[in-house]
Amino acid sequence: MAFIQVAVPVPLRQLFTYTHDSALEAGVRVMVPFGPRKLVGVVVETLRKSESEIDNSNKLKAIEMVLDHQPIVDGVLLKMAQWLWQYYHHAPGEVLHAMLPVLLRKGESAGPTPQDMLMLTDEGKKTLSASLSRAPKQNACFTALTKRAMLAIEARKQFGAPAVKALVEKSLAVIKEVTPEFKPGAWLSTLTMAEKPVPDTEQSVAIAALNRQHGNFAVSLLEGVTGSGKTEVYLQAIEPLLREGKQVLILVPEIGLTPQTVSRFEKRFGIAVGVLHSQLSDKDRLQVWQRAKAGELGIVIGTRSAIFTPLNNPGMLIVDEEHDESFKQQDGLRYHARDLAAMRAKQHNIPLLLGSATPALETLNNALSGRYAHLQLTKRAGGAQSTHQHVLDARDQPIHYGISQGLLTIMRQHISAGNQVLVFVNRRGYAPALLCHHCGETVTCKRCERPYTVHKAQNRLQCHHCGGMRAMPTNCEACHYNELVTAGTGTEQVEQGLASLFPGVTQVRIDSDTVRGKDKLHQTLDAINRQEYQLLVGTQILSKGHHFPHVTLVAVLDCDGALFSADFRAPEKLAQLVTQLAGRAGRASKPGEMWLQTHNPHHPLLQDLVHNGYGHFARHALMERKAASLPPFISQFVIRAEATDSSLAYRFLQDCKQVFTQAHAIEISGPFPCLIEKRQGRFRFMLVCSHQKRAPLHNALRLALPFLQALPQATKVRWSIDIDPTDFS
DNA sequence: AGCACGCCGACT
DNA sequence: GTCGGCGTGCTC
Repeated sequence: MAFIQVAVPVPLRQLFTYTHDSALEAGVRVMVPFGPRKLVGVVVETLRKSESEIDNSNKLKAIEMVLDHQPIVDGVLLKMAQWLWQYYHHAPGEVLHAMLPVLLRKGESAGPTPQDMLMLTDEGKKTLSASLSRAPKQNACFTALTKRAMLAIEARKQFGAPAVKALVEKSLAVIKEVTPEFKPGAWLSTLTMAEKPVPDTEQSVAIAALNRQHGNFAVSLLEGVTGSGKTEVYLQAIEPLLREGKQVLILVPEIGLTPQTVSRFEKRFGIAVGVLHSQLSDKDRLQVWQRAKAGELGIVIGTRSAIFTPLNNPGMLIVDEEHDESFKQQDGLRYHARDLAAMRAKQHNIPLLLGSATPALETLNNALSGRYAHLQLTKRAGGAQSTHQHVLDARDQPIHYGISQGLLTIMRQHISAGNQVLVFVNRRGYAPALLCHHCGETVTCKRCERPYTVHKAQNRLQCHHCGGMRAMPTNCEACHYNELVTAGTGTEQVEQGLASLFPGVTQVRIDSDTVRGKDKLHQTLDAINRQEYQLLVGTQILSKGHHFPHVTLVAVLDCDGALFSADFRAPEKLAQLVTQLAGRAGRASKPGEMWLQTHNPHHPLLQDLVHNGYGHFARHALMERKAASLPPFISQFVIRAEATDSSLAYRFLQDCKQVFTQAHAIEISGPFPCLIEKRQGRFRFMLVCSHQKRAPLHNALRLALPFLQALPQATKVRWSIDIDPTDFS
């Protein structure tokens, strides 16, 4: 009789012990009885203990079924799982659940799934293609099949369904279900090296440094200004690894995953690239997972959760645009894929490469302190000039639709020169508030107690916190006066304003309201680069991944919000956004300029950013963080609590604070309301806990957790722990 | 998280 | 008399 520790998918911070007649390998899935239900769990270890050493061993249940012959979670991934549930103080079962493709969570077979293959029949093999000379599509398909069998869906896509059907009806071909065999290193047979550009001096230095790291754990920050050729460094750094049959996993931000990025890798190496993103079907996701695990894919590119992709023979991990916020999961298991990548690279004993034009302060600090290798690319390829940045003083100027007179003059110059102008607004909708001209009362969402955003095109109000909609009111709810006016400016209003300020100039708005879905976004961006529009208005979306070679002016309408935010990371985020935007405009022959409109033109952060660039700004910001004892110089975690009854959530956090102050010497501030105080009818509070050193902080939390769980409100309040928080909303 | 058990209100 | 509301408690 063996005792097996199983991670069961429930939000409980513990493993469950089951019995089985023999030992089981860690990483194997099992079906177990759990209360009245049956759940799919993952074996974590077989205890090397006898019956007498286990308390109440008579009460243990037996494993119902073993689902895998081979472990589906390998040693390194299991180590990652353990690290995750310890570091993020999360339930083991939920961690392993989050790491697996949906179909495997449900208990589906992990082996390759049979697929419809189109192949020639014996009769077909004897037939000459000449007999099909009057049916070119069928002929082409037939010729392809003489070389090798094809996936039926592939054949239909390539030659058309009727051609395939005809061949089958003529008994020349047949469709059979075949279970594919994955071969490790299968891609080596098609691996080719397309012609590559000669790297400049800085790129060569970086590539050489990365080549020396092969086969060892090392983290490098590749700090390269936009257009300096970071991707080329990735390509040349992984080339020798691919030749050796090693796999490379590349993480990219949520919106940054463009078909162009993928095809650049495919074209260079002539191999299929596994792609993982949020809108993939469960079946496709499992397929990529299986092929990567079997070692059939040389390159896997994906967003945050791709860090969990199993690899047969890993050679390097890359995190592109490592500063991007989408690498941190913001609900459930709140892991940071960049930190997890470092952990994984260490386990595999392979290098990790972090690339960004605007590195996160955490990463930059590690590079400056020597923990990470620091590789820099300071020159734009082809000697292109970087966009010149200026501060625009909007004080005492007339402002039309959020645009000051001075900015308008600059815009006119660029427009009449026939160039494109990009106007960045960080708010979608028409206006961030609607208020009464008589009594000043704002129209607010009852559930969130926040002003509604005005969406004029739909003639509706939308709450940007809960998504709630309502019709546009005509009268003030407080005084019934019938003159309601908008306050502030959103993309919709800027778009409308620009239409009247620049009549006849073609214009397009890019925000999550106008570009629903990836395809629409890519179509719009292509149209922009074909110069179908001269004026572009949009939000954050514009700062990710795309280049606008015809844009010569970037106007940022409101910087003031970020300068005085309660979130200490707001200036860093603004600086990254502005720098990314600046890097996307202009080209070698037409350098661009950027104007930051503000009512605080002398603000030191803005001045530093504009005159000395992100690199200088970030180094200075790090010094300020150190002086103020803020991350990354201290360690933090946040306990968040929300409830419909505000006092319940507040009291829970007060009691949490008590637990800590009684037993542990960590610094606690709060409870205070979250930056978004109320969301979906729930009041939200947080407790910020910090300490100079990570270990004592985590220790305190580990010891306190059982007491927190036992607090009277713990079952009535929705609460969660956020380790190394990046967002205080 | 589920799911069962349990103890009080408006219905055939 | 019962259907069903969701509070409380447990899950190897």
